[in-house]
Amino acid sequence: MTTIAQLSAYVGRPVALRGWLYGKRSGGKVVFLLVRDGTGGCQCVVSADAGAAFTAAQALTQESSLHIHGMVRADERAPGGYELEVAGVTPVGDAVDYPITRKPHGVDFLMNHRHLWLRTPRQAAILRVRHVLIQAMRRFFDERGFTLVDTPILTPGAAEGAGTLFSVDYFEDEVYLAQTGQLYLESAAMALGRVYCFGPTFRAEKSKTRRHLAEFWMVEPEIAYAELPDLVQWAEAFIVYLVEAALTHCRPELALLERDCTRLEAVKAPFPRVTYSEAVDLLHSDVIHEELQQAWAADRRQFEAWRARLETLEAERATARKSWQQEKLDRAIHALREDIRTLEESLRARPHYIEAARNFTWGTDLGGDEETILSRHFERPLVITEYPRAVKAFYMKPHPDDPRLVLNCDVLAPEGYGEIIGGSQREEDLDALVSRMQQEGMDLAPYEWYLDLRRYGTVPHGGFGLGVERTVAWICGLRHIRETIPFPRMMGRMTP
RNA sequence: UCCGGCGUAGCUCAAUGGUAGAGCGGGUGACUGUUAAUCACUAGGUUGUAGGUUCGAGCCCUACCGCCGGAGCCA
Repeated sequence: MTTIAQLSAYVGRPVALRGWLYGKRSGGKVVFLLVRDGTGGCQCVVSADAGAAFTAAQALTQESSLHIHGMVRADERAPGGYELEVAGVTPVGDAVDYPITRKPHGVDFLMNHRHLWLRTPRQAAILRVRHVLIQAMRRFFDERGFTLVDTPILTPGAAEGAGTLFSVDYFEDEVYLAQTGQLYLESAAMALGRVYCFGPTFRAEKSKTRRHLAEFWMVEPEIAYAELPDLVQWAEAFIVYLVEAALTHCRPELALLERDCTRLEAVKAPFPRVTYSEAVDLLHSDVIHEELQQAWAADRRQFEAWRARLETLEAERATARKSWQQEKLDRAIHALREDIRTLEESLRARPHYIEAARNFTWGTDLGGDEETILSRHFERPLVITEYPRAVKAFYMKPHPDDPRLVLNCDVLAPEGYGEIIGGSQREEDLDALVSRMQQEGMDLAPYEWYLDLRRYGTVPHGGFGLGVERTVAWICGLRHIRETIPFPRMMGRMTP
């Protein structure tokens, strides 16, 4: 048995394939079967002189499974350059009225058929990139002396902020699905030095945006004897490693996804770094203001250009004779209308957007808009450190020179993909940690075990978490995070 | 929770308040190399639901339901 990926090595020789029919075209005395087998796609040519195979080929429907054999040959007319001259084809499982056609579908329809949508080349490519990236994440830590430590999914309480957790009935007690493994990892780091966890995490936030999932995967390293500058270096090296892995192993997939790889090739250490306070100054600066004004003007020109283009297309549509021309124009018009609507909405909000940057007040958390402005300014992954203590979690270590700040670091992906890493140096001093928790009104009892880490041989340490799906979305250049995970769990969607 | 957009054939979408349409997909047929093939014919509808305005509603108004994505929150 041969796979489609290997075909180029079998030119002029007979092979047998097993797969599925994803498309079919026919001339009078010839049928073209488009077969995929998980490794790639191949055009299989069945001519009328193939006898029984020709009749069988004519009867095959989209997404039926089959065995097929014949001679491999190189042909310029074949997509991919190679095709199979079929000698025989045997149906395995039939497929009647397969719902996903080779024409465009809406999001809702595709999400309801996610179990079948995965079969399309684009979705399969994304899953392969996800696999390669997850492999790279594990290898990065494995090769650097980290030990994988699995942290519990059922946990008694919130690590940072309540109200965003899913509750579960646990033998008549209320417990929660974990939103981080961090506190447990800190324990493990005191045992093993360098550790990481990799697993699903759950957030009950009522967010319906292209960046949010209710269930997503996170990889979290935790490192003993590490301080903030060490963490930033680790985060930087990690991201560079992931991008390299994608560029090395996923070129065909990225090409299929039409990803602009030059943007990824520019991802090299060191990343631009700013402190939170510098970021706020930047938001207030004339440089940024000017950039935003120019972007606004450019978008307005784009808007006018698109409007003019739309009018041209509509005029062409009105006079188009052939139905295939009309169809083609309809698709172009539809896509353009959607782009125009999105841009129009963005333009409407623009004055407020620009003013919000200018009026951003020190002490509040950076919002999505501010993140986008900053990451567009640098056009590479951006490290922002030392946020106000008030907007961050209790376990973060305050800045030794300015107690209003904490020693944390976030990494923003470029191109508007948002925060992909959040991390910090942890408070390792028992008294400081206890008083901070008391200030926050926290009940210490459930955290006694966590405080023990500070009672017995405490050391400076820290770590961070990287969101797998946001990283996949960024590296693949996807518009929406829902395509980065096989079966997304989002607000209001549970099936399939 | 708030704001905005959408809901018409299996799918993607059209339709000045005036007889509900096209393409794809399905079916039948034609075509010896197709590239989301093409061409001809054909079947397919309670326009999300319930009210209201009107001589007349897919279109206007109200409420509800569903979907989309933006804010807040976050990776």
